[in-house]
Amino acid sequence: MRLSRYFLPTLKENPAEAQIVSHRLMLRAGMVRQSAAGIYSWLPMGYKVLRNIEQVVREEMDAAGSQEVLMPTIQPAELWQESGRYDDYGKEMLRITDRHDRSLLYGPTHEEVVTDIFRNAVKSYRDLPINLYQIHWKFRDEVRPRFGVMRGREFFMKDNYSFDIDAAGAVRSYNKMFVAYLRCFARLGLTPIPMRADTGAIGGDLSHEFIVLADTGESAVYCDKSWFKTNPLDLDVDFESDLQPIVDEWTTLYAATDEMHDAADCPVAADQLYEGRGIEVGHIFYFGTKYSTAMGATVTDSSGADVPVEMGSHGIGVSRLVGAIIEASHDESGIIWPESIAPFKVGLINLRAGDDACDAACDKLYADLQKAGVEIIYDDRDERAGVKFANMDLIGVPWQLAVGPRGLKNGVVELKRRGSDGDKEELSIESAIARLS
RNA sequence: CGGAGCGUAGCGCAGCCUGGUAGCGCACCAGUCUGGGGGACUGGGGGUCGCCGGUUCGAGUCCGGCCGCUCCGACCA
Repeated sequence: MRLSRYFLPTLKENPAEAQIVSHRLMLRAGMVRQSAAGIYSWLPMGYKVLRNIEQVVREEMDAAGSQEVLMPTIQPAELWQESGRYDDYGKEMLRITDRHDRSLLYGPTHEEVVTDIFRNAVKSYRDLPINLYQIHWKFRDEVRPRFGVMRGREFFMKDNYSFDIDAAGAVRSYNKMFVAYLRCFARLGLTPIPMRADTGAIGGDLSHEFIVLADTGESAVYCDKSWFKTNPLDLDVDFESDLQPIVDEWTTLYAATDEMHDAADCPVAADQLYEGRGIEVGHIFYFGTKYSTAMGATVTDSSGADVPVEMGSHGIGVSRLVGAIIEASHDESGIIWPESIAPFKVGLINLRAGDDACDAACDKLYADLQKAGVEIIYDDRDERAGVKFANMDLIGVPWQLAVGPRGLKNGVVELKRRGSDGDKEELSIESAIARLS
């Protein structure tokens, strides 16, 4: 993509409405624009990142054996009346009336819809387990949206729902999600810390929140400092095997959110305890038969008896992750994207657009890297070098490739890793292509 | 939902107290010089001062109401 043709409305100054760094950078880097409180439009580069994150999540869900579906954003009120949540959910649920005066709602979550699908289609324990996921928009009419996309009203979310014949099966499904989440967040360049969560209003037995540490996180968290040395990608995972040992291992180290932490009863020594703030990026939940009982989602078990199905639901805040990743990975100049989700891998900077040698070298680099399948943004604008570097730093492209008359005289271009404190490597055009392909 | 603050050009802000033809910086357009970390000069364009009403000869400025946004608290993926 040529920057001269790319819709990337960057800002030099911080918009007054943005208080935290991820929000400021997302606005300044031209990723999003606010449409109303907590409701955002995603511009080309922001949308690219959102889709890249979505794809990582999708791959990990598929790997864990979940199947992708797409449910409606608008749901009939009747399903929620059946489950009993229509009255319980309160004002956070956006309620709508259609032209026939029927009550609808914009889904804040999808337990009712998926349970309805399940009960109409599945009758036998032999069809279990089933695990369905979707990635799309939800709406919760938060009283106070804030922190940009991290606490929006409309948000993009992966949610999935597991159905099992008994509690043992449900725990197996739960464990699969637990491990898939660890892998997923690690692939996004984050260090996820699963924390035992309060099961709250939904009730239930087993629940973990996946927290990413960040100074601007909205909840206080406490954990063993040894968490910083963990890396889930070192795990060799077979989702068909017994995952309990992995889950046990990853729940041994102490980690607790504010409401679960008791300073007087904390097993970690003071100097080994990290106290900080965190962002919740995922939540897994086993809640048993709450919805299946209320909504009559039963299957016939091997003895011929009809039993309510055991369910769990699990969420990842995909749009929130965009903000969370920026919170975890930026410097004073801008965003530093992990390569796994970067909108572009390479930012090509023509330091003297209009100079024949520079143009020719850039054209070659641009064409060859594109041919090699490398996502590249080429700053071909007639701007000063400083403007281009500042812009490239701001949008966070992992590799900056600078081409100028000075270097070309010696047959070299300069390669810099974003976030590496300005260490530039000089290399020939050919080796640059080889390095980045 | 309680408390507070703010709405003036695309962005950041001044002007309001003390009413009298709407300003600054950045961005944008044209041109000249420049050219390796947000460059300089010259000349331009862009505003129903959030909305409605009131006071006044006259309202961005004073008064009332409404809307929107932000912050703190309570609540949440």
